Amino acid sequence: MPELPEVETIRRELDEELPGLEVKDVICKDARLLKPDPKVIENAIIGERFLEVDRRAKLLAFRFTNDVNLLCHLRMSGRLLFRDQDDPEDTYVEVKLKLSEGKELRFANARKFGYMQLASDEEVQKAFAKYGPEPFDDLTLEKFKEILGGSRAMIKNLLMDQSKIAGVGNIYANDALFLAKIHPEKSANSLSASQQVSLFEALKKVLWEGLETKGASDQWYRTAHGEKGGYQELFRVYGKAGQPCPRKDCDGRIKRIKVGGRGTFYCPICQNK
DNA sequence: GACAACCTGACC
DNA sequence: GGTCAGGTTGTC
Repeated sequence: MPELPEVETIRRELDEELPGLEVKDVICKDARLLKPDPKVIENAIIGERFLEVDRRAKLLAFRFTNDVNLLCHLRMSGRLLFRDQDDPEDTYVEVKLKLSEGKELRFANARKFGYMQLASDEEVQKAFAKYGPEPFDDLTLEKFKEILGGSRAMIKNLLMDQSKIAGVGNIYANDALFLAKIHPEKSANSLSASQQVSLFEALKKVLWEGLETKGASDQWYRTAHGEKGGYQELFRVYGKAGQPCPRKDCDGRIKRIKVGGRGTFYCPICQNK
């Protein structure tokens, strides 16, 4: 589900709420979501207090004291909900961390692809180090050009390669390529200098809009307070197969193809190879 | 690069 | 019954 704007929205909200709260209990319905296993996690985090919530790419890290951390990846359908213990139950909750002050952190996961994993400080650093530059932090135009120039991969696949650029997923990749008028199957190193600049700006623009609107709630995604984001209202081409190209001066219709096994949407007229 | 796998739900 | 789904990882 969630890409950089969604995960960062959740991180910000949880980082407002969790620090200082203590883990009182761990309730787990499906042991597969807790790695290495629920017992080990219980032993490690019960009695610990949250220090802060970190993020790198789409991976969240809950930091505690004593070299204890909980990595959390939402994958396609994960939700992290900060709730009061008296709030109504949420659907698909597989793991619940009961916290002090009557609070709860609920990990819902319809498809059960997501996970929480115990990690030392060093393991967190290691996990974080696998990722490419963060678009809002250290991804400069110069660096972006270098990444594109060094790869013959199809540009859409490259944008979504977490080891090259952190946090970009299917929605924002599609929309950024549309804004930059670049065909998703064009090989990365064949972009002209001006296309590189357009794509760099388009990528920052869509990710920024995603953040501003607290993410895209196409289906599963909710903020940590259980609310929908707003970026789905701004989708340019994502999910819009058959609809007219949003550019007023273009007669194209949005086409859906598969690129790297993922649904890919583009305008065959204004996005050239 | 293509494809399958992980697992379940939503939609046609 | 079939197809699709915001992601990642491993195999050919």
